[in-house]
Amino acid sequence: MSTRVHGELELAGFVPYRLNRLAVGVSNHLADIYRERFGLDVPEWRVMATVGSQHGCTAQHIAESTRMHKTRVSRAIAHLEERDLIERASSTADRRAREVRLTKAGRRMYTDLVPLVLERERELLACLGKEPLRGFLAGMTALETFLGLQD
Amino acid sequence: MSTRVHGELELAGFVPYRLNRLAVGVSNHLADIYRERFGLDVPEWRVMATVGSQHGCTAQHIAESTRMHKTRVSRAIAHLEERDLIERASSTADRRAREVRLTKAGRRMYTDLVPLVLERERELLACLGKEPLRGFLAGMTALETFLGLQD
DNA sequence: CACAATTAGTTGCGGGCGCAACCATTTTGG
DNA sequence: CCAAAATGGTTGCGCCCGCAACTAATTGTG
Repeated sequence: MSTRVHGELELAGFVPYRLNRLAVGVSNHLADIYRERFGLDVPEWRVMATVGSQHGCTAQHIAESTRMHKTRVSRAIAHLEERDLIERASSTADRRAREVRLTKAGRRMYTDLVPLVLERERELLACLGKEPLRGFLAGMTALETFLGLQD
Repeated sequence: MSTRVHGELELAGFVPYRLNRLAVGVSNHLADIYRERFGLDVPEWRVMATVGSQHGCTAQHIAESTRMHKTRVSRAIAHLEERDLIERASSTADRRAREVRLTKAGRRMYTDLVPLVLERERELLACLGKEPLRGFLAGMTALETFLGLQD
């Protein structure tokens, strides 16, 4: 571990900075797939992932489970609807909410996309050994808990 | 580790997503200090940290060592100069570049700020045990290497 | 039952960011 | 030695984001 002189800071070894850089790096690594090949940006990808793994969900639900701001979700949904990847039905008992669903084309994209993305994740994590991976994930979980980010 | 059904994805357990959320969380945790108490945003904080730990450096150098886009650096420097926290001298042999330095006030902020930030980092990492911390950092390093983010 | 408070979702606005283009200077190489 | 390429840095532009304000529908309360 890096030694650190009191009162001096070197950004390169500073964990919050490294963590941010790493998250950006991993995100870009993934974006190669969903952006270049499917024309999705991050919010759109997250909406696709969320809608695809459930049957009918509301924008509200998407916002909660992705932790994105509701306006970001609203705009992502609008884009995806324009591209006919998802559709909305103002069906339920609550006539404020609108049920969001994948269209045929959206479902097709989802089933093409998800395995590629999961493979990328697997391939990324493979650069850690099995045991170190466990340690790394445990660390992430502990930090998440400490910061109150759980589930 | 979470079991994962082939072809299905749950965002909450997806490492790239978790990593991004964690980085944002950690960043906000720190921002409490440098934003609320010192009125700095992320790019400004990074510039302060970089300039403060070296004696005279160029915008180019800051951009490289923080991995920020040069326009982002340029604008952060402009803001900090307006607030008289840093100053620029178009000194060196190369008359395109300008040497960036902390002013008296900037130096004062730096020496107040850095210990607080380092303390926050220490306090954050303390929620991992000593051994798990080592594992977590090793994991980060491995991922950085894999993605070519080194130093 | 009516009226206030809440909730789902959208939109105008201001701010920050990256891209590309630009200016000024320095380096390269013919 | 000069023209072309490269480099440090700034700026105009368009895009995305979050905040706050808004509409519409629902729930709670007297």
